[in-house]
Amino acid sequence: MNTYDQIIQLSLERGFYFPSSELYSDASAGFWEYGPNGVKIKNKFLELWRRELVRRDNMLEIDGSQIMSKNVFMASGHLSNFTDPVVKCKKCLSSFRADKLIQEEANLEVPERMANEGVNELISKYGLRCPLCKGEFSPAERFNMMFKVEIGPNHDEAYLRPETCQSIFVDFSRIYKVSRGKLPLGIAQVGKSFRNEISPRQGLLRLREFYQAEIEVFCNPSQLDNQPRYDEIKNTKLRFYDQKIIELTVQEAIDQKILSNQLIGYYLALLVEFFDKTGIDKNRTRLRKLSDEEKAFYSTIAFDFEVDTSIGWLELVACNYRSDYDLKSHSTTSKTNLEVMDDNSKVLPHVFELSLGVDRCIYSIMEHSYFVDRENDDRAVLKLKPYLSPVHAGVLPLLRKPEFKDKASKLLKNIQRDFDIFYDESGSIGRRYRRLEEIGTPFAFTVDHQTLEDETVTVRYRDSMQQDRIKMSDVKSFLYNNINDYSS
RNA sequence: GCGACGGUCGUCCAGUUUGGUCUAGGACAUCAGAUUGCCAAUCUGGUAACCCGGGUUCAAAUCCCGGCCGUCGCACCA
Repeated sequence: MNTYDQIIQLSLERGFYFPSSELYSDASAGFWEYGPNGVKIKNKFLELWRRELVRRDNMLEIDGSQIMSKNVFMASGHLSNFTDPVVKCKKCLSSFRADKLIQEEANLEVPERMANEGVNELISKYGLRCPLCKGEFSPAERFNMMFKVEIGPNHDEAYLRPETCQSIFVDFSRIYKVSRGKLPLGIAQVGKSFRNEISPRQGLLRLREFYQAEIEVFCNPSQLDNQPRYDEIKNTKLRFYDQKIIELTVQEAIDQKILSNQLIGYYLALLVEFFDKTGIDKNRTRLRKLSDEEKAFYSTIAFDFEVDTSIGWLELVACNYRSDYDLKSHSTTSKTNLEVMDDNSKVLPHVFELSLGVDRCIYSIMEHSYFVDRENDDRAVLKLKPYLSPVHAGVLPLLRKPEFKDKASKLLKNIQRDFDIFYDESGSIGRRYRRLEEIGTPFAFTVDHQTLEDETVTVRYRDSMQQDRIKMSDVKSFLYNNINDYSS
């Protein structure tokens, strides 16, 4: 069994995540739910993201609507760029992207957003037939990747957002004013986005409803090489991929023109330093510059932060320099001036974004943390960072006798409001340790015979399986010190 | 969306070829009890499943049709 299957199995067995609506047979693909352990690791991951990016750089966090008006997506370009013309073969029912089909079969450059009528014309003009069975095509239809919703009794047209960042752009002007912002300014948001994928696959890796944690950095395009606190990160090493991996400091990458300015370098460095603390193996990550064909329609410079997994390289974060694409088009569509004052001059800010796929990160962290200990009965251990572990510690009475249970529940009561603690008195002590380490619990406190004499407990460490004794009264500070240890 | 293959306790698998003995079996996990008392021990007992809908048949986990889901390939992937 490969690692991907092991993680799926662990997730199902231990309640990290599982398919949505699975009780019913009409449940469709691409929707998954986080169970109790999954929610805990997700929340802790997002707290780490806030710590290492949002708070570190004094960003502002908002929480926008998931349903947004049609005009938002007219302006953003999603209504025209997010729909593909599709034709179906009447005979074998295969469907094709019409623009690609015409391009290949008739050797014509066809714009993606060509109207259906244009597509139909070209198909009949060149007498195109199904490449698989030579059948005739039905008229072109649009496949829109956005979920359309209707609002109120008049069925007003609106959409579920396909990326969280549109509310950041739409809200930018107000946020900038009310928070007395200064460029460069990061605005962050965590939330659900929705895309009607044609064929979602592979659990958390390709979903129709998924979490994004996005950061939009608004900046003055004339100040990109005047980045505050640049010195903090100029020697941070980044791993670039172009045929092979090249490790360079931010400054070296700028000198070699791989990065075009300090601002991009600064935020890529923050991102990389953040991922260092997630437990994802740095040596299995890379920054890949996207070619013009791969880039999103709004992007002028694009890097993907990717991680190597058992099923190949996976894109975790899309880093796009969106220039003034969004603010300009929202400004035009809404007929509102979105310029702001910076250094006594009016400027329409440019945007650099770090768009992170939360669900993929959770999967990657689990996979990179999964460890089978060949020297100890092949025990399965999730070597999560203590601050990301769903359960911080176990509290275990060695024996199921009243005097042990009393001490244990006293300890539990003392710490369970500050930490995620699992109390377990069933089964042998070894079995209980194994259950805890399988979900990544870094510490276990065992109430044993000696506890009754001197009020100390055993601390057992997940990775080394070693044990120490500490005073019961010191357990809380032990946890504060060890759970909050972010030095990697 | 197309094609191939698959879907049975929480998990993994047997049973489907050749319909009946399947009142669906095992392993691991889980629960209760006994025993032990610091690393998945042992014993006893329990809970727990044929993806959904329709059809063929005296009889369907097994055969047929449709749907859903999964894996892989093609296509798609802001």
